[in-house]
Amino acid sequence: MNNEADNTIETRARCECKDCIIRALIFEHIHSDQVFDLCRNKREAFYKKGEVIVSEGMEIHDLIYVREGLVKYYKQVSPIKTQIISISRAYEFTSLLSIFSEKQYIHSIAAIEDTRVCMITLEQLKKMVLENSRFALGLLEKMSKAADNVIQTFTTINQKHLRGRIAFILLHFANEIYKSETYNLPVSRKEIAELIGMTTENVIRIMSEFRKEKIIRINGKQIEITDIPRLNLISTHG
Amino acid sequence: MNNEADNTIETRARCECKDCIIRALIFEHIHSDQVFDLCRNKREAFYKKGEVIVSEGMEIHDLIYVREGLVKYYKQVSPIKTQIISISRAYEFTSLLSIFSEKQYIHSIAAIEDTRVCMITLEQLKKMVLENSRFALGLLEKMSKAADNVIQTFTTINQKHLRGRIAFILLHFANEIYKSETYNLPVSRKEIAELIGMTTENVIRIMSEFRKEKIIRINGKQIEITDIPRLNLISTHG
DNA sequence: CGCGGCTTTGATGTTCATCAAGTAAAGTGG
DNA sequence: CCACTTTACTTGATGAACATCAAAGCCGCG
Repeated sequence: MNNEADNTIETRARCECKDCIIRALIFEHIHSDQVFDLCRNKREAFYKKGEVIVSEGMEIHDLIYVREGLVKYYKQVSPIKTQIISISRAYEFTSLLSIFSEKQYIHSIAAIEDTRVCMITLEQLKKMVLENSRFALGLLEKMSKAADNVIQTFTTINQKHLRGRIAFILLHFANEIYKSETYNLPVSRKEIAELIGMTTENVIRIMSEFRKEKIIRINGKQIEITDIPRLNLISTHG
Repeated sequence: MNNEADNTIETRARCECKDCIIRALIFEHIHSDQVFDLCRNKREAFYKKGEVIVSEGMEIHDLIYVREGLVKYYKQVSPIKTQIISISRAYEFTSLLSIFSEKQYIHSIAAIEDTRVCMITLEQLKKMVLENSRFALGLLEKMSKAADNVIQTFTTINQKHLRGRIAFILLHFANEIYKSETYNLPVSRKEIAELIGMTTENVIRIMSEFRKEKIIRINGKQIEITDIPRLNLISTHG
């Protein structure tokens, strides 16, 4: 980062990978020349809210990581039913989930907010793993964490009644995603239903109940949680 | 494996790790001297059916892999409710699940059949990762697969009604675990309930229904699936 | 401006958990 | 080895939780 040949420094100054916050997480153990390599080979892409990034069944060519925005991982479980596996934001590595074990995607990914992603090919990624075992260890940690999160969320939600699920997910958006008790829901009521395993009608019904009980305020997509303790209680108890 | 010094060969002949079938899976990319290392440092343990191997909250010191038997991963989700995350047999690496991301176990592991496990410390494992990046890549693949399996099973079961869940799990034991349509259930009715998210009473009720409909025969713990096509239909449809 | 998708509310029916109660099996201590 | 306790299994009846159906208002978009 200091005592390198000038031309290199200059080249790298133009490489945004060097300082990409993502690097600090997954790529913390990367060598300088690997960063350079990465920078030349990575591709960037932008997706508008609603656009599909990858579809179930497509061949996995790349590691796709979210630099900015919000995406959903989902699966068509029947002709009429979709299951959302996870909603994840930048710096989370849900995208690590099956890229090392499957040839084709077993779920789809779509942007639910405007999203910028970077992609590096699996060959490149594997090359980096083979060349740098500290990087490999970092990947193991990230993948472990990502899987734990998904499994943890599943088991938590499964235990709860519908009111508890809604409470949980509203708090999840407030605490984990937006860090604020006021936010614009990035997903439709239908998508919430697909995420926590219930019907759209009941999502709406229960959100209305919460509104009537003065726990939240609703204005279309905008949610304001006015009684956090109460909502916490409903989430943990039920 | 051939052109090594005699003493080494002799030493290794006494090392069962060398030929442990596990090695062929997770440890396929391991160097000979790493095997020797592994062999000296690994510990073996035996657990009788019902014994707890690790408890939620304990510090994670080791990678524990099942050499023989059957174990369940489970979580106490409330004072009165247990959720079984996964039932896994030898050569499956469910044990990889959170060892790289957590300090303490977030679920417990117990033997549901007599089980023999090997343990190597996390330090040793990490050392092996750092020394041998092909091994690291192997671990990434195994962990990815293990996580996929759990998540896949969860989403599959969640979609189904109770009859479908029972059908699914009975077929799962037949196809994946025992490779036979006749087998002794290693788990109680209660544990099946904890695995597929329903009450014990309904597990029994529906198994009785299947018996009356001549889809299975039941004799205590022994199950014989007599109408596989029918059971498949119930599993996939409902 | 009209069509399709999203949202909302109410009424109805199904699925499933809970409760109750009894039998069988399996472990426990004298 | 037998009385005793506990744990697993089983069936039926009831009610609660939830999905489904139906109908209508809303909004964005071609």
